[in-house]
Amino acid sequence: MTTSLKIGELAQKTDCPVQTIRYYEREGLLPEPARTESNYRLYGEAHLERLSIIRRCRSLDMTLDEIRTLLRFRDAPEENCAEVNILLDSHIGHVAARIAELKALEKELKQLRQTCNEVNVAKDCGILNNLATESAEPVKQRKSKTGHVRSTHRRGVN
Amino acid sequence: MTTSLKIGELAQKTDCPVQTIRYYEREGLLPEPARTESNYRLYGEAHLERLSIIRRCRSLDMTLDEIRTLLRFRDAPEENCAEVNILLDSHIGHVAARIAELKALEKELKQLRQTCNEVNVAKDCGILNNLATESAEPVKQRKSKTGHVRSTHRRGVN
DNA sequence: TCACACCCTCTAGTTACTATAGAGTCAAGA
DNA sequence: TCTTGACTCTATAGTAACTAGAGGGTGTGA
Repeated sequence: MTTSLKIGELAQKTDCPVQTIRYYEREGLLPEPARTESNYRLYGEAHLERLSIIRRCRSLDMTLDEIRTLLRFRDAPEENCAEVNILLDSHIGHVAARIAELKALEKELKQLRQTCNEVNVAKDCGILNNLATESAEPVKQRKSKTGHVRSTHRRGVN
Repeated sequence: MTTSLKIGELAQKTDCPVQTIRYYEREGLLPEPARTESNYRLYGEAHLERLSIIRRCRSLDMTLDEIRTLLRFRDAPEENCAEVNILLDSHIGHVAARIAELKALEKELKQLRQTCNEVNVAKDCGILNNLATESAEPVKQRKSKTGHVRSTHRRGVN
């Protein structure tokens, strides 16, 4: 007797929202499950395992494309896994680079913050004035060389 | 005699793509400029300065919403600037938190990477197996408490 | 029988752009 | 004068990885 989960149960077991499961299915990361007579999705062990891997990889901040690549290797057990190592190394590189970038950013922001320590009217605020004057000379844009490493802001929280 | 720039010239001076300038206008960050008879946008000093500030703030990884707030203070010079300080402090907090998060991530990824040092067939790859087995127990999702700090991947580069 | 939690599909919104398509404008060179 | 090419205009769609909603069907306990 194999387990058989409805989407809500699978969602609970994997700590993954129901809509996200359906989204992964549309994206081809999860195979289409069986359906009940009333068209409800019915998942088995394999789905549970696969979704758990996806969620773990996401918690490691991999893109869905990277995860797709990893899963392809899982689905082809006789293939050489060198590419897996390369993928992971490159991902680690991106994370490390992003850390360096953010540290530089933090330093710059703290310096800027220093320029207004008391509360002023806006026209005397060191921060605002600094932003205006430093930008008088053309801003050499820091273009992220970090690859696919996203930036500082994340949605959904706060 | 005031300077008068076409959009391409402004783009060059601020290292900002033409479409992005038009986008900032639509978003209300840049005021609508005058137009020539043939409907070309004509920018003055004030636009140049304002766009430079926007680009500098973006290079400091602020969101457009945060920048909107800052600009509101610039436009109201008699207001108290306390909120500016709060905004910057909170932004610095987000950056710092994101750095901590990424460091933990880096450690975890390096540990995972260790599990496959030679090249194998995929079914013996420590990384792939690790991802599968660790995920057998329900993954406690690391939910970012970082606020609006975005994640590891950034588009446009690689 | 009814309320309520669950499931279904489809569509649109999020951020900060980027990339087209299709059309008009302008200045220099043949 | 004509044409070529670089520039400009608007409007629309695409990006990543979801998230939220509308508008409907299903299943179960009281």
